[in-house]
Amino acid sequence: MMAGRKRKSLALTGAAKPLQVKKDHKNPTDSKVSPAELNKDDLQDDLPGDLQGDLQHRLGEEFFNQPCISLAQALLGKVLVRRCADGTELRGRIVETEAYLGGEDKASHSSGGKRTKRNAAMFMAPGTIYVYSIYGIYLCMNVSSEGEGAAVLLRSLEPLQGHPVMRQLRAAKRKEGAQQLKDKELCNGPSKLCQALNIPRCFDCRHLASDPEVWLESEPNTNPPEPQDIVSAPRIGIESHGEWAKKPWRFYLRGHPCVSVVNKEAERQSGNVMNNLGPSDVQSDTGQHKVKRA
DNA sequence: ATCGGGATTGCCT
DNA sequence: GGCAATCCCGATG
Repeated sequence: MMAGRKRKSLALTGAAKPLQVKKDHKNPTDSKVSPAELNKDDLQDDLPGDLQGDLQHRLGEEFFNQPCISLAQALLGKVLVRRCADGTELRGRIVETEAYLGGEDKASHSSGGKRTKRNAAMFMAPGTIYVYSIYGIYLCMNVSSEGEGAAVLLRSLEPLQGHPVMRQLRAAKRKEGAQQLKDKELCNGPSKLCQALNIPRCFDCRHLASDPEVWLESEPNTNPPEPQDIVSAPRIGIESHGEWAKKPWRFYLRGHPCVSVVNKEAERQSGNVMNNLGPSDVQSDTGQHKVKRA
């Protein structure tokens, strides 16, 4: 199956390696793109033929059917693809996630098994998209996992394809005349990535394994990140939830420039992601168990 | 019917 | 690093 395929380590996971796309991938220099050029620039025929063929690697239902924390880590390095109405495809590599369990996880929208119209997608089949609005003005995108009410929040992407469109979408709601966003600023936050990839609220409850407009891919010839390349840190923006705010269930690629918030303390403590996760965290995260702390 | 807060962001000092 | 923006959802009466 894999025989004959040259395996290549994941680009960009090393701290020393800055934003750098595949060598044979034309990285559009989009610093001065006029609106008229946008469509032409972002059609997928911009990609070399071989790469274009290789990118047909949609992840199926089975990928999503794993425990929440496990899925949160497995999503790192995977590519989120958004096919727009005009055929333009936007791509971004996932570099930061957070696991939100059901049940006991007080920070989760599904805490205590609470099920509402808003969070219904969290209880649907693994791979279902959960989009919710926050602060009245922003959206966040999650992927449901195995486990009652559990889902993974996508926090940051490394833009791979469609930079000009992403920049246009992101600039639309920013102050006129503001400095142009750098590539690494296009998708480095949960609501930023929804803007940049044009993920609307109506994508809520759709499924990543079957939707024609949005899906996930594995990068061909690319290994998943090594455990030591994954940092685990407390989740962001949930300070009010006491003990549960301390759970190290945010995961990101060490040294990656597109991570939204770097946690140096967590990076010191965890040379390896497993150091931070208690055994019970790793084995079972359905929220049914008691998490023991040393 | 009303009220309070939020898994964030961008601009300001 | 602080804080306003902004509105929908869910809880309560």
